[in-house]
Amino acid sequence: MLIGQLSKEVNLSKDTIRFYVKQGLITPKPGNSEYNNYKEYTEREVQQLRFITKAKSFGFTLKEIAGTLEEMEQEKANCVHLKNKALNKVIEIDKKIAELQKYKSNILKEIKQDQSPCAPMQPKSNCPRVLSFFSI
Amino acid sequence: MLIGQLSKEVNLSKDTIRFYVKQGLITPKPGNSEYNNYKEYTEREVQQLRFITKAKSFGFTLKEIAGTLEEMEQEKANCVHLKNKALNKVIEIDKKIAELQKYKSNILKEIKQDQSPCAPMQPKSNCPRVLSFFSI
DNA sequence: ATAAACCATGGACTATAGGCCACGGTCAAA
DNA sequence: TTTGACCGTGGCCTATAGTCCATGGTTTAT
Repeated sequence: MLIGQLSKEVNLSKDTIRFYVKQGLITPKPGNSEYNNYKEYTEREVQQLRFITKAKSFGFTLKEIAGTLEEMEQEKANCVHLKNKALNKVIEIDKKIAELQKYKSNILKEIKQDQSPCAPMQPKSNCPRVLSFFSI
Repeated sequence: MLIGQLSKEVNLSKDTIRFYVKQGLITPKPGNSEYNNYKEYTEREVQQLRFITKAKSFGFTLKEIAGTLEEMEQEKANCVHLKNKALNKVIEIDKKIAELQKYKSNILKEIKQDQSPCAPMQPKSNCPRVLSFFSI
């Protein structure tokens, strides 16, 4: 099938699919015509695009996904390998969460020190809390 | 002072400071020389750069920081306002954490279904778990 | 005077994941 | 045949936060 039909079938834009082709995530074969450069997309590409969508929903980057797809092509991938990749991604996610938690706790700590907000009429440039935030 | 001294004082690279100038986060005045375009950085810029570094450690983006700095210039900022900004950032962080948790739970759910890994010699292309992940 | 350090500016580059546009040829339907 | 949809390609753009490089003039120290 051509890209338009594929786009409808997997619910991705043609531009997105072309982007994946350019990034090497999928590698469709040329069609049979000697008059045009149209690519022929098969059920293989459908499956791969379904895989990409699913992996993205797990938080994998396109680069990571491309790596896995290549391993599948070379028949290197198996359950244990995929599982390890997934567990590594979980570890990575936990790190990101920890970083975000640190941001959050920094903010909350700063807010907690703000026990007595300025009176509404306090001159703003002299507000001790604002100045404190400015590290002055 | 000139940018080299400022760079040392606030422990940021000259390129970073120039970048902030270009982005409009800080607005140093021109120096007094009629022979060059050197900018004059004062204690005001030192304070602002300290603020930027601090706000970044809370997870604020440069754009958000620029907004706050501008409000300080216009004397619009006060404790309540800053506090609300901080609380909004906390809410935003919580959303990001929730998204990451969703990724994580999706992965763990998928792994949990993988109760019986393929035997090491299982033909890889037929491994039911891999095929399942491929949404086949 | 000379060389090195300094300053400023502009532009390209990195990473990520697309989206948009122009252009030109092909294909299908009217 | 004509028109419109389709396809492919290349390049530019978005957002973010810098980093690097080239260029050219200024300042400082020898």
